[in-house]
Amino acid sequence: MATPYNHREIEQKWRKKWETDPVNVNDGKKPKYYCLDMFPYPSGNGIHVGHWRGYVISDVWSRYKMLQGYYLIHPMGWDAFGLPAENYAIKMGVHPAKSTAENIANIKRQLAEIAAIYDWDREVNTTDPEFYKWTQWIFVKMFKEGLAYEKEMPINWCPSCKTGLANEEVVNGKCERCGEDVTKKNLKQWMLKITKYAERLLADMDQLDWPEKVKKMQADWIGKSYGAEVDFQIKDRDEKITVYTTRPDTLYGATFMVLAPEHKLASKLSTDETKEAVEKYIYEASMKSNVDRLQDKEKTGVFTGSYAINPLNGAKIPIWLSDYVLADYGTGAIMCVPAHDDRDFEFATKFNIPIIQVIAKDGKEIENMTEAYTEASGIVINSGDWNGMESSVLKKEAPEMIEKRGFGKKTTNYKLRDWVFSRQRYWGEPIPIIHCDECGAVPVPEEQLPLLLPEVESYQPTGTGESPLADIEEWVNTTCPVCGKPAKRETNTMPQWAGSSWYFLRYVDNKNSKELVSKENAEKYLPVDMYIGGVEHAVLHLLYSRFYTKFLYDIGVVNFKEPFTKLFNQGMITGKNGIKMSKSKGNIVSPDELVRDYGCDSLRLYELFVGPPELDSEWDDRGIDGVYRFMNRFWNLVMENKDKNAKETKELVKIRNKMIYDITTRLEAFNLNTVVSGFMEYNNKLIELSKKDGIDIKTLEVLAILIAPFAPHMGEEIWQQLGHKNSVFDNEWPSYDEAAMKDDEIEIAIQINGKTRAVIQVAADISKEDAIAAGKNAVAEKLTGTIVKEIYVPGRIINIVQK
RNA sequence: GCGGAUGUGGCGGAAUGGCAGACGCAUCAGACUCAAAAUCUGACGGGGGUGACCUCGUGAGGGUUCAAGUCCCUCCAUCCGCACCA
Repeated sequence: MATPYNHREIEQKWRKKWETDPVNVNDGKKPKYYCLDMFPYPSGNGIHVGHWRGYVISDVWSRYKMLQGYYLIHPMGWDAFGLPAENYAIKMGVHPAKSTAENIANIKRQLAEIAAIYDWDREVNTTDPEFYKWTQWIFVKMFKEGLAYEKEMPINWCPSCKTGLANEEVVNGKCERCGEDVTKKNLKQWMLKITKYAERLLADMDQLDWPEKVKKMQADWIGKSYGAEVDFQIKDRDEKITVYTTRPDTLYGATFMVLAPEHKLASKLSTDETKEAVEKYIYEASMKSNVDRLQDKEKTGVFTGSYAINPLNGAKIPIWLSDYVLADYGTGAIMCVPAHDDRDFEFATKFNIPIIQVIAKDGKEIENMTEAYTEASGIVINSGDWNGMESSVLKKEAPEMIEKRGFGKKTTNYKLRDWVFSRQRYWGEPIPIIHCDECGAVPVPEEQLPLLLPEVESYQPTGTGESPLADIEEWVNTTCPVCGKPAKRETNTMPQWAGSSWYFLRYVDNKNSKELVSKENAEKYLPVDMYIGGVEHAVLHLLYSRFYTKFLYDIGVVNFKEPFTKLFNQGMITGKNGIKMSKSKGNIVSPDELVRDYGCDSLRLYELFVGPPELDSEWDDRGIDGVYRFMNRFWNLVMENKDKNAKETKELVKIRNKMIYDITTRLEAFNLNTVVSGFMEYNNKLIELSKKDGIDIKTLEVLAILIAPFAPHMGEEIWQQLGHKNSVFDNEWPSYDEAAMKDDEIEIAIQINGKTRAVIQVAADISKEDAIAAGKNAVAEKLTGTIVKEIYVPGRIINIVQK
């Protein structure tokens, strides 16, 4: 009887061996492959089987690439600044630096259980001054390029986290982090001009091998639209209001105008009669939170008492205020065409404003409009010299026509807003700026970076709009680097996304004290070839990273414009009934016991086997028994055959080649769950075969190499048991020979009218005529009608159609 | 409201338009065992038939095709994203 498979002994043995004898070696000749995991923030909860999945997927892919002859960049690090780490520290009542270090140690221990082939020499930590020196350096560069600027304005404010937030961090009016309703707060903020890159962020997505879903989410977030800005003269005043519209073709149908309550002309437009109502409306709008404003189903508004003149026909149209118009998009003012816009229609109906139809489907005017006609196709009517045109054509031509007539211009708009970059929190990179009364905002000189985050007694957020750093007088008070006079430091810190926006660059040169990354290493090892992580960062981290990379390209730090060539989003592992694993739900499955009882390799295989990697999967502990049984049968197959010296029969050659083909194509297609089932299938077939002739050594060797990326310990052990001294990863991924895969005999299903009636065995090279004849013969007694058609699909099916 | 994904046995899931349910879990039966566990063998969508077989069946309803889980149309359900962006 062969030695039973002892996962504990075997896995420990190889763990030790890999430590002293790494298998991923850079000989300077191999091409590089950079496979990256989204780095974790060091949560106090550690990692569960859901986190495992992503790491296993990337490790399998990495090891596969290694076997294909690449030198692997497969690093790991810590996204340790920011709200999650700080909130955890506050909850536990310890300093974030301490809790972060502890959590990192714990997760590092857990990660070791995955046996991923991380290169820990490349480790980075965003809270390490040698790292955030460069996070600050990038900010200084952006400041110098005019991309970082200060602005006072009402921003998104989370009352629970007590800090300002970026637009991207507000989800359905709630804080992305804690779920609290986001309010507005007027604060002087550092902003990053990501909008300058809107067009490039949109256009360069073409090159990316990313899931369409993520590309679309980014495109929608950037939100490009084409249209025109149109100037409306205010009646009896020497002022104009500019509106933005994507439907200039409907200009003749504008029957009113709406300004955002925050519009700079809003209160100036009121008359003696309307003044009180207008002021009240503006005040009430300013008090509403995002959530309130979103939840208001019914339109509200107030008439200012003033009128605008339609530049096309001189029509007098009332100017209203309403909070359904956003102050910070377009010009904060719109022309309203109730006949052709749902929102304007609703507003006009409520406030009895006339509706003029200017586009008619099939040229016919609608008698009593009950809803807006919003399609941009139809014949233009009621529109002076535009009458009779096709509206879709006019829509395209109108901006230029308006521009030529001198009351507006063709324009493009984006939904993307600049990035609110200041956080009123302690646990982040200090923004390296000094405020001087004489010189204004001055960056900390580059040679003085890093600007260290000072030790502080009370790191809790203050909620006043100031960061806890503001209390440290000896830190705040400094001198101006330009004029030398007393000056004050900026006390806000950077958002948690600052470090993660560029960390992937640092892995390839993490000890460089002179540069963010050397040109040489950047060219040799970057960009990232494969990036694996959850979809939750689609418009956060992934957008910010692209922005940073483009900026660093522009200032010559890197020579590529996109950081992540290929992206894969793994699905989430959930608890029973698709409920997200969380501590509060009490449904977290820890990998620790599973590794102990079944071994790392079994858990790795099961993580893949649960379901398609891109879809969410429900975790069921019982399923792991199946892969564990497979592992044992697989092991026994090898052990029972390794010393038999079985002959390499034609059948074995065939099955070996088919196996290589199937595993490789499924792996290439990222169908990792079917790779595992493929191993099971071939294992079952080989067990059958081994009962007859035994399995030849070559096939057993191929088994060891194929399984190695998935179950690395077992791959190594089998390779050694087969008598080899080197690592299984010193091999090349096996190739297959299509000719050797061919069967001599094939099965063909014989159908009558599409229903299978028999299955016959024929020679693989049978002619069409012979095949059909054999097929008919097999179902002769059922061929009772007149045959009208015979379909022959070589190697698959014969369908005889009879009446 | 708009956009996307998903829907297949008791369960997780397989199927370049070509024999639906691979592979695995659970269950049942048998072998081994004093017994149990482990392991091995077999059965395992519904209905019918002693039987070789017949018949229905991939969320619902239509359609295209010799042939549809797969393509087209109309719905339904679940999940996700966006949401007054003019």
